[in-house]
Amino acid sequence: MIQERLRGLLAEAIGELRRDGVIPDGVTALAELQRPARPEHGDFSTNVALVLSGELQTPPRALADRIVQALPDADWVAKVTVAGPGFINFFLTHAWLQDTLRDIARLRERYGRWDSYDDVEDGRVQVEFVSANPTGPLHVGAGRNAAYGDALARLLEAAGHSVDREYYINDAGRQIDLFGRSLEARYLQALGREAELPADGYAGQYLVDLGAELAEARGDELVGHPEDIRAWGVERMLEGIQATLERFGVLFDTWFSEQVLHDTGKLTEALGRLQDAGVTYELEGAVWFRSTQFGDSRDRVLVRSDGRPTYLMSDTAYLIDKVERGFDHAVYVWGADHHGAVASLEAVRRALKLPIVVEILLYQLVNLYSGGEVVRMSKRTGEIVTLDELIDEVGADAARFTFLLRSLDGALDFDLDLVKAKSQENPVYYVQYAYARICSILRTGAERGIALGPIEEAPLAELVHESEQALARMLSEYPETVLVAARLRAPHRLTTYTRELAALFHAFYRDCRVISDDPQLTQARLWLAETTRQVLANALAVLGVSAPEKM
RNA sequence: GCGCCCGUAGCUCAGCUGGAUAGAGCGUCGGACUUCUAAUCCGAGGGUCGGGGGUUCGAGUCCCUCCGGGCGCGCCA
Repeated sequence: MIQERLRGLLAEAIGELRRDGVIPDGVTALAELQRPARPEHGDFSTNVALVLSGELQTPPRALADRIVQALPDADWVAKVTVAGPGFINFFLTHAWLQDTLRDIARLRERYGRWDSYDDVEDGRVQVEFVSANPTGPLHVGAGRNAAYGDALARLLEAAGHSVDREYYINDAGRQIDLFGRSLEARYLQALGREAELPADGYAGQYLVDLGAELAEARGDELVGHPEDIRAWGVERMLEGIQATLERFGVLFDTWFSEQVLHDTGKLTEALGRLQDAGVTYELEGAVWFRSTQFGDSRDRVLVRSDGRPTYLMSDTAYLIDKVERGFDHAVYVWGADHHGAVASLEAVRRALKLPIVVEILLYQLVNLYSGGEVVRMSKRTGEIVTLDELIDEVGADAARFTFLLRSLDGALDFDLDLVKAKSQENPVYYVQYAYARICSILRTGAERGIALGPIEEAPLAELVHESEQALARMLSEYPETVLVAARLRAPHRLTTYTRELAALFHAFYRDCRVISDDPQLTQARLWLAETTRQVLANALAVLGVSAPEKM
């Protein structure tokens, strides 16, 4: 890549200054390359002189001048200037942008993927996300988790990591119990018998329907078998969740049952390890974890005084299991309301010295608006807007794109009326429209007998218009955008990228007629359009949003 | 009280490990389809980056402090 060649030039210049004694040994010079925001600042710039001047007590501009003088000649560098406080700006010949287009044409869907690099520091990464309790259908809030977790998994893969997607099923404990008893009541009611929903039970309509369905399917044969009723209900809920996620474009490698951890003695085993480590104690009949010793704000209960394990106990066994399955890096996608549990899980990892990186990503909650009012959702009261309903209303693409528009750190306002009524104005259509427009141009070309020839024969040097240059430049930034987005765990950076790329294409379309009387120029512009199409397709694939050829 | 997140244009938000003159969409006003998709484009207007202090050649970005908002602080999950 061009950046590597520029770094090479800089390294040579710095080396020469070292030999001359201008830069003493022991002073490191990190040649940091940037893409200047303004064209008058060149194609690339470096602040190396500014950074060095602080250590050397030399005026930065003078130092920059010395570095520039020491730079070896290169025919692909048109001009080097020193500007501002001491930036060194590189102006390159247009050849490197032509190389970018040829790279894209050659690599196609692999452009911007770093799979081929072996120096993956994170080893096997597991991304665990959604993991909503199977006590009801997924609601809109889970949509943010699903869209984010899935896009993150795709992004990490694009950045070269080996990724497993996992859904942790909370099919043990009090909530599932309550769910089972609620379903039992609805089931009995459906059979015409006297039954009352437990206090705090799940009141949603979906359970009424489920009870009726059970009565229909099995008659009264499950009466008096609450365990079977619960198991049947959980199974049905999971089927529904899985179907919803599939519509949403989200597929998991593993569905991991908490109950299995209980049944196979993993919790007892985990407790034993903590006890062996000497980090537990008993108090008032409960077993506590001395997590304050490992950075937590207070100690936590592992086993209640009635003998039942806490969620932390399960999470500990689960984390150990992740290590045993060979993961080096465990990513958790949690709602911000769980942030209190972050420190205790990290404390577990430290107490047991588990050889795994625990990375917990918290997303701020989704506020759903309807009719200008916040919609309060609660599974127990049954007041929910389901993810399925959202997909019905706006489609999976618009929903995913909307969830991936913003950084995880901010609360997300999802205005149903706005997205329903004005779905044309959703930014996803802006990007998809650019894609469809390119496809249309390529179709028109083909219809007129102007097919895309070999890129080697296209006179890419004729792409000199400002809009063409800006577009090609943006295409060249795609691979590093993927890396930065992956490193920051920020798929929304890719979303932003697609919007900017689409905008630059629309500007190019305005300024430059692709199919014209000039067959040579037409070939060059067709290739610029085609490579833009390819990069849009690649980026949308990482976001899990479709790229339609017609709109 | 303690912890995490947020505060950038009228609204919703981008802004990479600190870089050069802080950006976009929506909304407002005014324009552009006989020609490759007008779900598009062009122009105008709009800012004490919550306030204050500090570090730095350089701060929306880092540190301290205050103000405002959201979430959490159970032998609930």
